[in-house]
Amino acid sequence: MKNIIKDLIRKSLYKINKDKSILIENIEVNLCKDKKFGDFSSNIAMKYSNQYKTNPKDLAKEIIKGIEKNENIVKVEIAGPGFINFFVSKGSQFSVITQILNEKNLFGKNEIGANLNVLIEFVSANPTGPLHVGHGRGAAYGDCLSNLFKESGYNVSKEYYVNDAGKQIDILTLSVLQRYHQLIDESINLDYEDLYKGDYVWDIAAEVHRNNNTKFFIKDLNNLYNSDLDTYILNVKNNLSQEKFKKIKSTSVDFILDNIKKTLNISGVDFDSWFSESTLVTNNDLKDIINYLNKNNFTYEKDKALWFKSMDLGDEKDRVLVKENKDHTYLSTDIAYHNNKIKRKFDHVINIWGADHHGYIPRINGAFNIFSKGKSKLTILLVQFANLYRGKDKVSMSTRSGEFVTLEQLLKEVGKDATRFFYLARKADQHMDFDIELAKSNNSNNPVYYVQYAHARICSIFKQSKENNMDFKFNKKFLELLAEEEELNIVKKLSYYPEVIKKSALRYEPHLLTNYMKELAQEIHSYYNKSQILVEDEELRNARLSLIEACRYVFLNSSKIIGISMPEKM
RNA sequence: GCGCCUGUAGCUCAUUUGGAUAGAGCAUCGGAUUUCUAAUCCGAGGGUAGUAGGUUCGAAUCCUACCAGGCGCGCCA
Repeated sequence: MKNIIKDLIRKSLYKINKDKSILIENIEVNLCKDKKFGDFSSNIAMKYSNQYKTNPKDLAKEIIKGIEKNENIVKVEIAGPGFINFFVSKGSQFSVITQILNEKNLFGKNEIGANLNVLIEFVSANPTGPLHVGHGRGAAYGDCLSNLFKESGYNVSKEYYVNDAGKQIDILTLSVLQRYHQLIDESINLDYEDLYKGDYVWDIAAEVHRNNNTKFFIKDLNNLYNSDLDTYILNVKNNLSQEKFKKIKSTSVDFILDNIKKTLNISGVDFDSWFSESTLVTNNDLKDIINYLNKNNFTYEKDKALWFKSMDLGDEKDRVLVKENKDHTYLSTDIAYHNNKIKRKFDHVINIWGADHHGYIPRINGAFNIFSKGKSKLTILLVQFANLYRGKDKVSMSTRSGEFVTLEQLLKEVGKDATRFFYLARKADQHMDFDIELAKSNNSNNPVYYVQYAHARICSIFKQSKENNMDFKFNKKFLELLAEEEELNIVKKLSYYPEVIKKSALRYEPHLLTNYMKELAQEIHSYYNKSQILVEDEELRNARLSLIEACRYVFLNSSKIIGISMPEKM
């Protein structure tokens, strides 16, 4: 309908002045909030009155004069400072019900991403501990975005980048070794700063011990200690042997990854691929990009380290790729990783990061452009951390100290549906406060129940209709009988649905969809309280059933995208 | 100090990328079930959109300055 109106305006404008014709993309038509302004309105006259050297109202009059007759449009009028308001015929409004009942699960799909491959990388938490509530937000966001892209026709691959190389993992390994030693000999006291202290470290140590007994025991572990962590790690590696250290390392990483996968599974998030950082080192991808950068003058040596000239690419300073001790930095493998993404020929590469990584964007963007040469587009989306509260007390979150609420705990306390909906109900780049007490103590406060209840009510009506031999029969002609204000509101809302999907996908904003669901639910609850659906009049009854059946499909389709269940009974 | 993000009702957030009278939920107060589920509905109160300027037909939205908060500024990841 919107497009029909846009086209009518375009044609009218063309009549007025052929030379200055305006592209259809520049014509805005919006749904009206207030029905006294009609169904759709356009601001075109106000926007372009300057260009046409006239005032908005006169231009609006001219445009209206030139608008062709159309069976769907009942009335066109000027209002306010120059809005052109369109009143649409009932029949054309109700056609969306027929459309939904025909398309069913396909209603809302669009093709803006047809033939485009998109890679969306998210969560990618270091395998040094369980996922916490911050990761949960990124997980829900990335997963929902993927669904929105799929609904919009893209080929989507979801990937988790596993940082299984580097210093943090060595520190984890060391932490496990310490606990392992303490398990064997309680008199050993090895509580050093900078090591991971969560209970899960004990669990890993116990598993190592169960499977290997004292195989990894170092008698004088205490003597290997050095306040410089790198030295300490090196000492342990040399004493234990590189191979044994690696064994503990992979056991630890596997243990934690299993736990992460389990938690994601509970969240309803699954990945198409798990990309291991260490493979970039073993398969020469890392060497290749460093050679390439060297050859093409993107690097230099200083203080025995190799530097990346990221300043030339918009970063605030240059960054180290290879450290003085010849270890590679996280950045260097990350560049190799992004080059790998480009080699896999994705049209669009999307990264979802925690907002604390925002300073990292310029250097990755710069590197990405070097390798993609315009063939692939990179978008980095930031997710703000969720501040967790227990009542009024802010819960401090530190992976190191082990004092944090895990995502698994949150899911257990609040439930998958509520957790996902809550995470997605606000803009990703907005800070959010999550009060566990509130979420726990009063479930009805949670909007997800409100939406689910609306759906359950619809299902209940259909159940009732069958029990009373009032089986639903669809007939397009009956729709004309819908005349209640609530019915018209709902129909309008339904026609807006495909646009919400498009908009949420293009703007990376799933909260638009959760908002929409809340609004539709609200319309339905109002309607339900005001009007009886299962009335004696068979035609009116079926018209009303058609309407709520259409709503039911929209709830089903949208809940699938958000990743929550839609129970038929509550 | 520099950079990025944010500031909307007592609280948590929206506001369809610049539109018409800034809206919901929670909380407070008052109403609604002999009728499809009261996890619901209807109504009331509650606002200098951080502050001050600017841009234009029109600003919560864009620009500038200031104020407040968050994050970042490693040869950590």
